[in-house]
Amino acid sequence: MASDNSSVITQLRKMISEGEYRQGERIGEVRVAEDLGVSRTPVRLAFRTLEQEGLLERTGKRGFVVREFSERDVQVAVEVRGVLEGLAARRLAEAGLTDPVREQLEHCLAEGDALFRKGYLEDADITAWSRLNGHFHRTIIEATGTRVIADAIRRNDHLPFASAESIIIDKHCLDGEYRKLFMAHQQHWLVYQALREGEGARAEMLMREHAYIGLRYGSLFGLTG
Amino acid sequence: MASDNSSVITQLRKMISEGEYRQGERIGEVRVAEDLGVSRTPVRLAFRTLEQEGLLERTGKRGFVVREFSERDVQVAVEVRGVLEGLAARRLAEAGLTDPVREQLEHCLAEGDALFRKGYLEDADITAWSRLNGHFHRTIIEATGTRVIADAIRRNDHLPFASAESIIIDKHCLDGEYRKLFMAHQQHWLVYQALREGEGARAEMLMREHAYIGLRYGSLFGLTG
DNA sequence: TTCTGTTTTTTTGGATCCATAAAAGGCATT
DNA sequence: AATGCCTTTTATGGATCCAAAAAAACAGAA
Repeated sequence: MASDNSSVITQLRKMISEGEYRQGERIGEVRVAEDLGVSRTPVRLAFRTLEQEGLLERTGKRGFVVREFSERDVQVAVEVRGVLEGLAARRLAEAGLTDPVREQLEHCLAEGDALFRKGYLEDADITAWSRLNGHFHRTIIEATGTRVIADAIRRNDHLPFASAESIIIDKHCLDGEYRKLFMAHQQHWLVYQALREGEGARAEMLMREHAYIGLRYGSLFGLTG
Repeated sequence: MASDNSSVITQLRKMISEGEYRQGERIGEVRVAEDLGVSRTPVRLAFRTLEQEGLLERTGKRGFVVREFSERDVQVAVEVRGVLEGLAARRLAEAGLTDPVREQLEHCLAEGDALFRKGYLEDADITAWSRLNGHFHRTIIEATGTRVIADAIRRNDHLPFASAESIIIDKHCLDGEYRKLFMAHQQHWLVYQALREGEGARAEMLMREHAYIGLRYGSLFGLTG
């Protein structure tokens, strides 16, 4: 097991996402400590972290409950990601792409083109795409030269997107994995073009729209951990 | 002293904002515990909270340092607030104002009108304005029917805006307290009108612009605590 | 039966203890 | 004098202990 309490945090996140501790359920230090086989101390620390992440909330004077997320919460969380990434894109477009940033984005796009060329995706391709996708987004966010936006996105992304999938995807998703990912890839191209041309407003708008399709892969962006 | 460790958190935030622990400085549990006259336990808990808030960050394997904020960080933090409140305003405009929300906004505006009528502001008036301002913003954010946006704003607002003031205000501020607050009040009117007319895009844009002037009073919005 | 006041239990917050890992400091050798 | 190794110190993570407060259980009276 890891030396600090990060493994407790990770496990708790997972258990909450997977519904092992149900939404709205009161969650006690002792029980969790027993479940995970550790003492109360790392659990207490983890509770503070999870509280800030928004997965737990204090109930009255004492104790925590697993936070409940409505369908609207998830919808808004997606839009929050959209406006934050849109902000990053606009700033980047207005500041102008540096050569290394441009090269990284072009690398992602070229690799993506190669991936979709054969007309279908295998599992390994989807994994590869996830990595490329994460790299593309991270490049833009980090190129803003500040951690503020990345932090805001990361904190927002701790919402239980596992359940988000079941809520959103069933309704809005397109008719196939390939088509969906290919559309995301095409959106990346549009964003890149706008960035390249210094069209800040357009880059922002495109990123905001892109967030909706990106939801499905929120946890794969590499930002959340 | 308070029963839980919230007072430790509050004091630490304050000490960091005020530069008692300098940016980039390594911060140890023992020393802080001694400084505050408590044991290490509440300090350890507070460190986790402050870490999530972005005021502290881990250094290597062990310990925390006070996070450093650049001028750009503060600038971007303001814009983050702007896009988040803009998102709230757009959603609200598109969903339509309910009567109680409309009444609360109109109350803030009427009270504000009264405040500015006499052409100058006393200290008590500024206090009153801060309350009205916070109420106006909170009304819009809470009217979205989800805590997601409010949470994102609150977390973002834990940046040390105390130093933010010294960075931003000296450069961009208008030529007087009265004029600045009056302009903010007028912006509230514009936002209200856009909300009332269901003009989502305009409401969003106005809120984003409003964030720049709102920075000075970030900690008075009542969202930060 | 229901409301209320009391007692018991549970659970959290804070303090302390211990083990361990990182950092610091000293010493020897080249 | 500089570098590498070893010892000492220090700080953190985890476990346990204790006190206090909240919740729950219980008993008695209207």
